[in-house]
Amino acid sequence: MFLRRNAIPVVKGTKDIFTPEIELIDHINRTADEKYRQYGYKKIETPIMEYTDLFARSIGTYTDIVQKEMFTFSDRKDRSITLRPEGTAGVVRAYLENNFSFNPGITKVHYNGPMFRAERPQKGRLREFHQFGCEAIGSMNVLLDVEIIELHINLLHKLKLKDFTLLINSVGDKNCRKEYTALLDKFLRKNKSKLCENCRSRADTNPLRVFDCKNPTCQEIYNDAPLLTDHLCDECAGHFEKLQSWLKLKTIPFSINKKLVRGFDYYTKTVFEIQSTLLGAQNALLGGGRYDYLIELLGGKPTPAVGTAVGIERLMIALKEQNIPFKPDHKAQVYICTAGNFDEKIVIRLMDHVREHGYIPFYSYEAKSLKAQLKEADKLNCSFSLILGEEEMKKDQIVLRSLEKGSQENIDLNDFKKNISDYLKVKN
RNA sequence: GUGGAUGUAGCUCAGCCCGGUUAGAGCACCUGGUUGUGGCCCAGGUGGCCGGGGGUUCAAAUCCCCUCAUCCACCCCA
Repeated sequence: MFLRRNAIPVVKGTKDIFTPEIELIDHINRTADEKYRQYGYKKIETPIMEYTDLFARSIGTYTDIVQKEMFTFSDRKDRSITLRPEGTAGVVRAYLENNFSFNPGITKVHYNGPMFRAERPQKGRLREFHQFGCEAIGSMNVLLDVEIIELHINLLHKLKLKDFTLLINSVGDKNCRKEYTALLDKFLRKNKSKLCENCRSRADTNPLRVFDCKNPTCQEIYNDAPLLTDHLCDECAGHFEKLQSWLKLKTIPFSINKKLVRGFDYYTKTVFEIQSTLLGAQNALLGGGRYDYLIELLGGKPTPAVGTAVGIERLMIALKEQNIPFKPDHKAQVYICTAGNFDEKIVIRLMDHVREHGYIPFYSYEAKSLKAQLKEADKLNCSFSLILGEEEMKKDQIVLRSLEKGSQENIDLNDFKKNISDYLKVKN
C-alpha cells in the first residue's frame, strides 16, 4: 500500500490537509478570527523563518525546544535560519521592528499559521502543526490576563467544545525567582543523589523545569520541594490574587496547579493552560502566560505583555472525539448532463450562468452515458441536474431534474436562465 | 533520542501461530440489467513487486535477520 515506485512521500510528521478536514479547520479559524476581532485584536502575519538567535534568546537556550527540536539550516551566506517553533518570538520581533509601541494604546495582535518542531510524531503532535494565538503587548494590568483567558474559553464554547479545564499558576518575576531559585537549589542539592539523570542536569541548567519530570520517585521528592507559587514576592502574589478574584467574578472555573511550569523561559507571573480529557497523552489544547521581560530581552524598552497559543490539530481531535457534527453550509450544486451530440459552448455558458447566480455547477468533462452522469451527480451530492438533451434543445428546452425529489420537468432554457433562483430552490 | 504495536487492493481488514493450488472479503470504482435518467437491488469487471532487502527451504504473505515507514507512548509541548 505504501509507496508506488518512484513516488516521494510526505516529510515525516507533516500532513496533507484536504477536503473534509479543511472545512473544519476553516470553520475553526473563522470562529477564532471573529472572536479576536470582538476583543480588539488585529491580525498579523510574520515570516515562517527567522534568525535562529531570535528563538534561542526568547525561548531559552537550555529548553528542549532550542536544544533539540528546531529545524535549523544555513542560508547561502551562512546565516543560521530556523523554521519557527512558536509564534510569540516573531510577533515580538515584528513589534520592535515596526515600532508598534508608537501606535495608540497597547498592541493587540493575533496570528495563525504553521509551526515546526523536530519531535517524534504522535497523537496530537506533528512536526508541522498549526497554531493560532494572540499577544497583548504594553500593559501589566491583570485584566489583560483575564481577558485573554476569557476570550479563549468563549471561543471553545462557541466551537461547542466540552470537557476542558483551565489550569493557572504564577511563575513570579525576577525578584521572587531569585530568592526562590536559591531555595530550590538548596533543596535539589540536598536530594541530588535520589534524582533521575535528567533532573540532575536540569538542576544545574534550568532548575524550574525539574517539576516537569514524570518519574514517580522524582515527583515524590518534589512533593516536599518549595514551590515558587508559595514564595512569590508581594507584587506577584498580588497579581496572582487579582487574577483569581477576577476569574471568580467572571465565573470562569479554574484550578491552580502549582507545578505548572511551561516550556518557555520567557514566562513571568501568570501562566495557564487549558487541557482536554478528549485528547490522549498530549492533553494541552492551549497555553500561554505573561512575558514581562521578553521585549527588553529582544532589544526593546521594558514592556510587559501576555499571550496565548492554541493548537489547531489538537482542537480538531477534541472536537471530533465528541462527535460534534459540523456541516459547512453550501450553495446548491447543479450537475449539467448532456445526452446526445453537443456543442460544449452551450455547456460552458450554462455553467457561467449558474455560477453567476451563486450556485455551483458540475460537469463530467468526459464522455459518459447519461446514466453515469446522473450517478456521478448523485455521488457528488448535487441537488439538481440540468439535462441537455438533443431532442429538447431543438425546442430550446432543457430538463430540470430534482435529485432529491426524483421528479423532473421540461422547461424553456431562457425562462430557466431568467428565473434560475426560483427553479433551484432547495428545501431544507 | 528510547520503548511498544502495525505495514496484504483506493479504504477497512481476514489469511501468518501450524510454509504448499491461480492471495481473499466488505466498501469504493467501472460496465451491464434501461437506444436518454441517479439512489435500492442483481450480474459481471478493473485493481496486489503481501512496505523494501537479504536468508532458510523443493516451496515464503506465512519462518529468521536487517531496513524503511506509520501509529501509540516516553521526553517535551500546541
